[in-house]
Amino acid sequence: MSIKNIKPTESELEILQILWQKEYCTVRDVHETLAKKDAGYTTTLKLMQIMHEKGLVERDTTAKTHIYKALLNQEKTQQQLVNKMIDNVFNGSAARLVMQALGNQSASKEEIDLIKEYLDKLKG
Amino acid sequence: MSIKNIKPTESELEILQILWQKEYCTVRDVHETLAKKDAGYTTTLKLMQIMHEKGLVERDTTAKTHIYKALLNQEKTQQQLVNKMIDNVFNGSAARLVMQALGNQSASKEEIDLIKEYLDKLKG
DNA sequence: ATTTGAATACGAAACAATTCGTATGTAACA
DNA sequence: TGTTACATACGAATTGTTTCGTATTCAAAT
Repeated sequence: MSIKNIKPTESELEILQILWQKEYCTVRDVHETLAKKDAGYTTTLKLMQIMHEKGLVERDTTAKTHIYKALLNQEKTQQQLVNKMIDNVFNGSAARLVMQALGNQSASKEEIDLIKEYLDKLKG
Repeated sequence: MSIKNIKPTESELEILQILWQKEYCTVRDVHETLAKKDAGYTTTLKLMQIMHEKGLVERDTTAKTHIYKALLNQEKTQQQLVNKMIDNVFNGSAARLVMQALGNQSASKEEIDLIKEYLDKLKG
């Protein structure tokens, strides 16, 4: 099973998130959108160039301004990272991760309902 | 709110897990337990020394063989890492992380039951 | 045509994480 | 006593990530 075991760095993940939301992006798009605005433009550029070298993104260079697009699948990447965290931080227990996630402020009532629904579907 | 915003590296997390399970450890204990056995003993030693410098662990050096103990709280650390992941990888949605976690092989039937119980308690 | 603004390419510095070799200390035992 | 076994300390090489300065190119506006 040769599933690509890719491990984007944090900066790369930030960029990937933007690319996942807005499929096609210029470097400037990404740079403006980035939360971390403390870094200069060429930093973002360089990061995206490296991501291209690594095969994390593809780009269209026909025009002067290049257009980037993520090559990693969002769900697969998320799955991989979650699995790693379960393993790495929760000793292999998905349940513990879930409870930890639910016990925090990000989990609203609506979200909890969503999850209950989902669980019922899983069970049925 | 000056909650220590500590970010253990991966190697450090591996070591912390061991320290959390077996409260007091020598370097050798940790080294033998480590999954990654490909690294030499002095590597583990050095890592733990650095963790000590960073304040991640404390140690008793009265005897020749030092005894280490985690200083970070397990739950808090887990919480922090989960929050970061929700933010960083799931665009702030705890629910999505949970579903991703439940959709993978690590989530057994028993675990799912556990979670349902937990949800019911949360709701009630 | 020239200037200006925005884009890419590239090299390199700054930093951080990981790894290990070697020196050195110490206790126990032959 | 001196040899062995195992412990720590420490420096340094290696590798990876992030950051940015500078050079160059190109197109549009003057």
